[in-house]
Amino acid sequence: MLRMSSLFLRTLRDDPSDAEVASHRLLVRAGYVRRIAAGIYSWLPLGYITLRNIERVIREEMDRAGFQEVHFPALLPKEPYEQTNRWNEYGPELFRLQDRKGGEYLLGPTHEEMFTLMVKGEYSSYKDLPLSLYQIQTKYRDETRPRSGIIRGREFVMKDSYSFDLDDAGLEASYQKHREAYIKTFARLGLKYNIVSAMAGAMGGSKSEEFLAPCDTGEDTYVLCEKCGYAANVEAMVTIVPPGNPDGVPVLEVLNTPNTPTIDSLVAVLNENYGGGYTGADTLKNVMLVADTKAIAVLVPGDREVDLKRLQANLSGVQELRIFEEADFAQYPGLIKGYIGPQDAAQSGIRVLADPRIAPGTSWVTGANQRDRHARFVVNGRDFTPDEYVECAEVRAGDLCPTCSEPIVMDRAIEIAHIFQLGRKYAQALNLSVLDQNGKSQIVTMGSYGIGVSRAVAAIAEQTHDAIGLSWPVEIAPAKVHIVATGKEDNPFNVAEELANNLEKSGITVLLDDRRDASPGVKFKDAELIGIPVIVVVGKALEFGNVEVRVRRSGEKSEVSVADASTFISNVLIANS
RNA sequence: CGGGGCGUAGCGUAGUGGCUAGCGCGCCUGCUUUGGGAGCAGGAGACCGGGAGUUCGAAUCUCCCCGCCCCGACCA
Repeated sequence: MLRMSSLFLRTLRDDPSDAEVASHRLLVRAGYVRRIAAGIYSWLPLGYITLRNIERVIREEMDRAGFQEVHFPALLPKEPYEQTNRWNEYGPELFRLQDRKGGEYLLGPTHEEMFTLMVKGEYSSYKDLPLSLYQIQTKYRDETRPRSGIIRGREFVMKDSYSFDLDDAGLEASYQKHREAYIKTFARLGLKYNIVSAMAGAMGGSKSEEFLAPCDTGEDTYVLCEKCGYAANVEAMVTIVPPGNPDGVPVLEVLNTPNTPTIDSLVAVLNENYGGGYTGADTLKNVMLVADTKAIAVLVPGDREVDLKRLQANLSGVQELRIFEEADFAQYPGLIKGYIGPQDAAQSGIRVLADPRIAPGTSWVTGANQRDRHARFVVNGRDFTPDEYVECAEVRAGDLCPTCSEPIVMDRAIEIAHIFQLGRKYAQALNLSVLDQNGKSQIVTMGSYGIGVSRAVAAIAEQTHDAIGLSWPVEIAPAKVHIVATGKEDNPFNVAEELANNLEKSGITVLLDDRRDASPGVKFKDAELIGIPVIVVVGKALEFGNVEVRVRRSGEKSEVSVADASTFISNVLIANS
């Protein structure tokens, strides 16, 4: 039993000045966490209990699925990470340090190497597979900008699992098993989420999905089709390719379009001088970028911007992308800013990437590569040919769903889990192989499955808080019942004490506010701020032999007799789980 | 790393060259109070982020450094 009289807790009346998002603000005010440095937090008793409750739920579901828990150090030697080249690839985000002898170490940002080597050390036969191992460990990433309190820290707790299989079918099965275990886990954690298709990203691998918990303060934007349920990270959103019909399109015509360096100014001139009905969507924007020192041209419809994140996510092997600057234009005198078209790209040797909307056979108005000139009836496949199609135009609410063609909506969310099929990248690099039925050596294929554990505390706080405080789901609340004793007589305190004991005996955890010196107002405010799901007030109603039972989330209040209180409360808890 | 904001007691803050750095919350003592962040009285707590400088005099002005927050870039 937790007692307010002795609990290591000081709630704050004012919002801390360095906290912006609700989860951060409330977790600090309610005395769950304290900031130590940017993106680094300490957990106080209430917060630590909550964090461990989340760990417990995750652990139970992982174990139930047959995965086995192991534990690795956070402090790791660099050698395995050199073998996979991540000592270099991970860049400045990796916390690196030296021991007294000058040996180089890192604080693990993720543990693929360790898991792979652990399995390699023990197993060497296909008969040992499939295998899934997991750990719950503190991870370290020197984020360029930690933000939003607990949501993006430099030190955080993560559950990561890895599956090991002989072949693709096995990997798919392990992947589905994890996916199902995650669905059960998040249901128990009381999180609302969407499973969206995602990019495998720099980790390599193929299939990848994210579990995104919708909330305004989330960092990820995703699209959702309310009709068919299609959901995708904006980076992974697939565009419907429009039909192209080049038949009957007149030959390319160069137009005189003075002072039209922008799409808006171009559309105005087109409508004035060259027939009406033109919109930005009829024009083709030729955006010049530099991809790792090489100039590239990117084609998108004139009414859309290039989404650099999407482009980068869909371009393999490009580390750095930036837009053209004056100095870059100076190196390509053939490129006239505001009047660029893809027609001459082949001879200039610049690689041309096109958004799928710029489909073969479609006809566009675009730059004529001469100052104050544009060209119309520019047909893809006839007048220019992109080197490659890549998803790169910005995604908008109302764009059409790739599976059912209904308009999609967009929302923000916190990424609470990411699962993907890693494939053989790490097994290959570290030579994890087993003998198959024919005695032949086979590289193992792996899956990787992470849950942000400390982040889940914040995500749940974000989704469940209200104007007056936190409001935890029953399963993870630091206690299930918060009993407030009021008044100056001994009686309410004795009754509260007895009720608390009864509940604890039946396995219901209690936070008892047994402070004799705090006013009722203070106790109520604290209870609401702390956010335990059921608040029981032992005070005035005792006159009639009753206590008051309040449901934190709904605000619903009932009076029940002291004798019936335990039973009533456990029913309320069940009803609210 | 670019842009913006900020650093004064545990928390929130006032104080733009001049007495002993002010207030609220919290904390301690006493009395009163006990159903919505109580009242009165007394008290403790601040190398004003750090360093250097300007000045008779610096929380306040100048320079450098450090740290924190927000937007962007970045981010299994």
